[in-house]
This record gives sequence, C-alpha cells and structure tokens, in this order.
Amino acid sequence: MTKRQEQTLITHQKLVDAAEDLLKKNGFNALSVEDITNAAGVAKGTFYIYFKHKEDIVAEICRGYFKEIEIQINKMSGSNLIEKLSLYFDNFMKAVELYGINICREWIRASIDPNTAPDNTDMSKWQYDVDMLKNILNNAIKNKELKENTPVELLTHLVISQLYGMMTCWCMSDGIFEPRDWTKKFADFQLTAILSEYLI
Amino acid sequence: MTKRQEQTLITHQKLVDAAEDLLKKNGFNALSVEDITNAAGVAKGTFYIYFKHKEDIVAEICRGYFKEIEIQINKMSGSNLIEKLSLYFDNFMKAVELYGINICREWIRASIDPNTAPDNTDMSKWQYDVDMLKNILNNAIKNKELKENTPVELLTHLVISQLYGMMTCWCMSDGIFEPRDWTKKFADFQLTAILSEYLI
Amino acid sequence: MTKRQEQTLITHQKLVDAAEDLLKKNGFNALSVEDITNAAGVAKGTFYIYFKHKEDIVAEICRGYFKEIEIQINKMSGSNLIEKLSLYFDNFMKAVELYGINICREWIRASIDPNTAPDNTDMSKWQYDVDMLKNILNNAIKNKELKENTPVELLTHLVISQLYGMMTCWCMSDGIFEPRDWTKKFADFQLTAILSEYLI
Amino acid sequence: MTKRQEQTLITHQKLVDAAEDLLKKNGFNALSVEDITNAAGVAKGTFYIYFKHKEDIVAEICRGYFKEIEIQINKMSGSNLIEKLSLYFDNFMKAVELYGINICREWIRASIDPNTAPDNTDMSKWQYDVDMLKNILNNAIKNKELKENTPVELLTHLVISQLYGMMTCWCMSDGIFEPRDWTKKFADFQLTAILSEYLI
DNA sequence: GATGAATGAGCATTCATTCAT
DNA sequence: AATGAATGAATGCTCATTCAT
Repeated sequence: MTKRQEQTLITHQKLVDAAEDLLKKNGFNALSVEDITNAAGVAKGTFYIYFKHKEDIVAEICRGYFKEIEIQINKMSGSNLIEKLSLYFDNFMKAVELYGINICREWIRASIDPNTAPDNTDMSKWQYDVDMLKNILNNAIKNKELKENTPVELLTHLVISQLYGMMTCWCMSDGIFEPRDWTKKFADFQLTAILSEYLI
Repeated sequence: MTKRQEQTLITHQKLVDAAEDLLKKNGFNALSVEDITNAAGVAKGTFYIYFKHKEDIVAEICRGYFKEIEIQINKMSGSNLIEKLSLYFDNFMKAVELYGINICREWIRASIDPNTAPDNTDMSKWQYDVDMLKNILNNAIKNKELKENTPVELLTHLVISQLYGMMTCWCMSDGIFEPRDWTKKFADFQLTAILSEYLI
Repeated sequence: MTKRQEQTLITHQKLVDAAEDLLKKNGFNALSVEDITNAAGVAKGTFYIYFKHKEDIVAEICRGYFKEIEIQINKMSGSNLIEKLSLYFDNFMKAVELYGINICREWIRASIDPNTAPDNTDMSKWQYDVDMLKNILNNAIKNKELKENTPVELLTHLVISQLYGMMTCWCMSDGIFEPRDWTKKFADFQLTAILSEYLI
Repeated sequence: MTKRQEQTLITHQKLVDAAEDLLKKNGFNALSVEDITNAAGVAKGTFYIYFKHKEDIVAEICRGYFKEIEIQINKMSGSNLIEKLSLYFDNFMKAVELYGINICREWIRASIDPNTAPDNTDMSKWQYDVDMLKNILNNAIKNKELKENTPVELLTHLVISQLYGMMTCWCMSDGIFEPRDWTKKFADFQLTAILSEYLI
C-alpha cells in the first residue's frame, strides 16, 4: 500500500471514529458534520470526500456493528438449535449493550425512518436478521432437528420481534431494563415452549 | 362555560387535529409549527399559547391514543386471564394499525429519544404499559387465577417486549409485516406456553 | 394604516433599498442575503418573511425600474411618432444611466439566464419592451402616421435590438461608451432612415 | 515535437473539448472544474496545470470562436463595403447560431461582467469587434468608397450595438427570435440608409 | 506532468420561539 | 386570546484552489 492510500484509510477511520464517539455521546439528533470534522481534526469539506451525505457515515457505523454480530453467529456452527438460538440472542444483546444506548436508538430510529439514507439501498438490518434466523431454522429442518411442517416464517417473526422488542424496551427504559437477564430467561423459557412442538 | 372558554377549546382542538393530520401524513420529521398553524387556520404565535414546545402537542396526541387503548382494556373486566391478555394484545395492535405507521413511528421515536419532550414529566407510555400489565397479572394472582409464586416482573417484560417488538417490526417492514396476524398467533401459542406453568 | 402595517412596509423598503445599494455597488454575483440583511439592519431570517428566494428581491428591484420607464412612456402621448420613439429611446437610456452599470448588468444577466427566478412567471422585460414598441407602431398606423403595410414586427425588432445592443455595449465597455450620445444620433439618423419609407 | 509535448497538447485539448461540451449543454453557472476534469478523464489537479483559473478555459474557448469569425472576415477582401459589412453581419450571426445559445449567453455574460477573468488582460471581444469594424470603415475611406468626413466612430458603434443587440435579444427570447432573418433585413435596409450619405 | 486528498470560506434556507401590538 | 413580524442560531453542502506524493 502506498503512503497515500494509507493516509486515506487513516482519515476515513478518523472520521468514523469521531462520528461514532459523538453518536454514542449525544445521539443522532445532535450530530452535525462540523462536529464530526472538528473532532476528527480535518476540514469540513474533507467529510464530503468520504461520504456523499451525512447519513452515510451513520449507515457505515451501523454496518460495522452488524458485521461483528454476523461474525459471532457464524462461529456457532457446531451446537444444537436451542443452543444456537440462545447464543444468537445473547450475542445480539451483548452487542446491544456494548454499543450503548445511543447507537441502539440510532439503529432503531434509522430502521424505522424511511427517509434516512438516500443512497442506502442495502437490505435493512431488520430484513437481514429475518433472513439469518430463517436460515438457521431451515438448516435445522434439513438437519432433522426440526419437523418438516415447522412454521418457519411464524417462528422467525415471533423470535425477531421479541429480539427487537427487548432492544426497544431497553432504549425506552433508558437502560434500566436489563436486556441480557431477560433475554436469558426468554431463551430458557419461552424459546423451549415455542419450539417444543416441532423439535424432533 | 363562557363563550371565551368555548373558543379556547375550539382553537385547541383545531391545533391538535391539524397536527394529528400532518403527523399521519408526513411523520414527525416533516412537522413544523408553521405547518400546524397554517392547517389549523390560526397564527403562528397562537400555537405557543396552547403549547410551550412543539413536542408537547405530539405528546398530547399520543396521550389521546393511549387513553383510548386504556378504555378498551377496562371494558374487558369479566373474562379470564388468557382471554384478557389476548384481548389486550389485540386491542393494542388494532390501535397500532388504526393510527397508522407514521403515528407509530413517532410513538417509538418519542419513546426512545430522551430529548423529546422537555416538559413531559408524565410517566412514559412504556412504563404505563408495564404497570398496566403488572396490574393485570397481580389481579390474576389475587383472583387465584395465577399461582402466588408467578414471576410477575419477568412475565410482564416478556409480554411487553413482544408487544413493542411487533410494533417496531411493523414499522421497520414499512407495513409489510402483518401485526395482527402474528399477534393472534402469539397469543394462541406463546402466551399459553409461557403462562401454563403458573395457571391454577 | 395600522402601526404594524406601516412597520411592515418600512422593513420591506429597508431590504429593497439595501439590496439595491449593494447591487449597484458590487453586482449580482457578490450579493448575499446576509449582506442585505446586515445593511438593512434586520436579522437574516427576516429576509425570508418578505422574499421566498434571494432572486425575488432582485426581480422586484428590476420591476421597479421597468415601472418607472413605463410611466415616462405613458406621459408622451401627444407627440408624433418619431418624437415618441426618440423620447422612448432617450428615456430608456436615461434610466440605464441612472440605474448604473451593475443594475443593467444584472438586468441583462437575468434576462439572458433562463434559470434565474424560480417564481418569476412575469413576462420578461424583453417581451414587455417588444410589446410596448409594437403597440406604439400599431397606434401610429391607426392614427394614420404610418402606412398600413408597415412591417411592424420587423421594425420593432430592429429598434429593440438596437436598444438592447446599446445597453449591452455600454456594460461591455465598462461605461466608456456613452449611451445617450449614441442613442440621440441613432434617433436622429437611423430612425428616420428606417421609417421614412412608411411615414405618411 | 517530443512525445511529452504531444501528450501535453492532447491533455489540453481534452480539457477544452470537455469544457466546451459542458458549456454548450448546461451554461456557465453549472460549470465546475470537477465536471470538466471528470468529463476529460483527468484528475482535478491537472486542470490547474493548464489553466490558472476556471474562467481562463472559458476565455480560451471563446477566443477560439472569435478566431474563426476573424478568419471568415479576412477572406472577404474583394467585395465592396456594403457587401463586406453584410457578410460580416451574416458571419457573426452564423457563428452565433452555430455555437448555440449557451455559448452566446456565456459570451455576453463574460463580456458584461468585469470580474470574470482575473488574468484575462486580452482586449475584450467587444473592443476587438469595434476595432475590426473601424478598420473596415477606415479602409473604405482609404479606398475612396467612403467620404473623408464619414463619422467612423459613430457608425461603428451603431453597427456594433445592432450586432450585439441581435445576439442579446436572441438569448433573451430563448432562441425564438430568428437572428439571421433579422440580420439580413438589417443589412438590406438599415445599413444602406445609414451609409448612403457617406458613400461615394 | 499527473494525481486526488485536503482545505475552508461561503451561502441559502429553515424553524422554534419571542413579543409588541 | 390572537396576531404575525422579528429573531438568529444552526447546518448541510459546494467548489475553486493548493500541494504533497
């Protein structure tokens, strides 16, 4: 890599780091391009070399988080279905806690708001999660862990909405609600109840 | 009531109606005080006679919706616990669909965002729901429908997060996800599994 | 008129005067809303109470000038055709000189540039002048000063383009070219030559 | 010519061609250095190796057009004065039509605006035209086609302002006004009237 | 000569809120 | 109570130009 390419990466990272910091501290509403560039120690115009719109840097930050969760999930290959789903839940919520309440608020806000990212034609995080869970359940059918007649779509939605509900309630309670405790209980408790009928 | 007091009520209602309309049509981000007063047919300054801050009118609109839900719930007094909770769910989601996606987005957005309503010292909608559900469960214990050792807090949170998760996913899917179908399935299916252990 | 309406007129005038001053001094390119409001002694936002777009104040200024010319023209009713046209020319150019080179530059610039005024659906100044001249010639035909077969359109265009050409050359020469001298010579000289064939 | 010098010429031409294209398509206001370099397929910085300022490339483009007109004029040597001037007019307007309305708008705009080209110490196009016409008339005096007492300056200005007026009106009318028709009529008609007194 | 990242001044426009009338 | 003019901070984005590589 040439020195120039290196510099480019560094500047890009400085911007992302600064934006992430500010996002964690103050949330999206208080995020301005000028604040980001000031914090990153570059000129205002530099921002627009790397991002076409203000929203794009937020999208990139979120994408980074999603990637990490995905990596975690893919490591869980060996275990059985309930363990897998429990781990999925736990990873999701661990991530949620790690990122902090403002990032999660932004995550929900952006997912809910259709006008957020003009160029963000990526599949939404929500759809992404739906697909990933469906995949896990379909694989379980293939592996004879679940019956053929399992209502994959229905179960997926129940699980997903529980997951997003946990996160949403956590944000609403301003962090008082303890997501991982409840998540664990959900897994131990509700997941078994839901799946029992279809487990082989 | 004097004629003046009447006029006051009328103007207040005109403002609320106009804001509600705009909120449903365009969502919160596109809502400006000027638009509201224009639509209501009053001067800009009049708004500030009735509401100290822009957010306050939104809070009032949401409060109206919550009230309606509460009234529905209170009518359900006769039935047994599972029926009651099923009805609660159904009413909640019926309301969600009725209000439309933009109102719900605003509802979530406002619930999530701590900076929304400066003067809104009301208990949050979320806390309100938590308390109402706890109440239902506690009453069920008193009425000997549920065992004494029922983990009320835990069950409440599981149910609430499922409820808010449904709504959140509905908004995220831009209305594709059908909340009432899934809600019904949740009630028939998951609720029984969760409660069975504690039902007397 | 109430005190309030008076104040409105005053502020509006302050803005127009300030903008006109700056336009005369620096031309359109150097004209910013902030400069205008600073010069007018009002807040930046006040500008947008009176004008939807920056260009609109320029349009209004120009409209003011056109109006004045029109008033002059309408006073000339008694005289014969050549006198009338000479006076028209002279008034036009007197106005040009009075307004100054920057106003005229803006006038030409705005007339030439189709993207200038978003809301300016007014007939263009050029078309306005064309129509006014046509009118003068048509009236002369009615009054038996000109033959029936006078090529009104052709003469109008020759005269108009001479008029605008004078103004344009004046701007190009940065004021060195003396428009009124040349205009007078044009009238004495060229106008007679052009019209002689058609005069009765 | 070395290979390097060749390359230099090629890059220079690529820039000019790209700028000319964009100018014709969108006019000057929409012309940015980045657009030019993108269209030319070179880096942004490359532009500043060839042109000190953005305006300079426009000046060069216009200069190219002027050169062409000049070449046309110089071919006309044999004919008599009226024919020569008619041809001059016709060539001028043929060029105007050929270049298109956006180039002409820019031409006028640039001629009118004194702040356009910081380094452009060239004689202006207008002055250039004035001098060329004066030259033609002075030569006619020398060749005994015109009387000694012909008011060269006056006639020059009348002719030039008619010429620029035609072009200006063409731009103002957004191309509706047909310059070459009117030009021909001007030549047949007005030119003779103006000159008749001085022709020998 | 070529590159393209970096600069930073510049600018139109929005909008919640105040307050004199 | 009602008005609507006035405020002025806030902000996303553009773009000509520079300069290290």
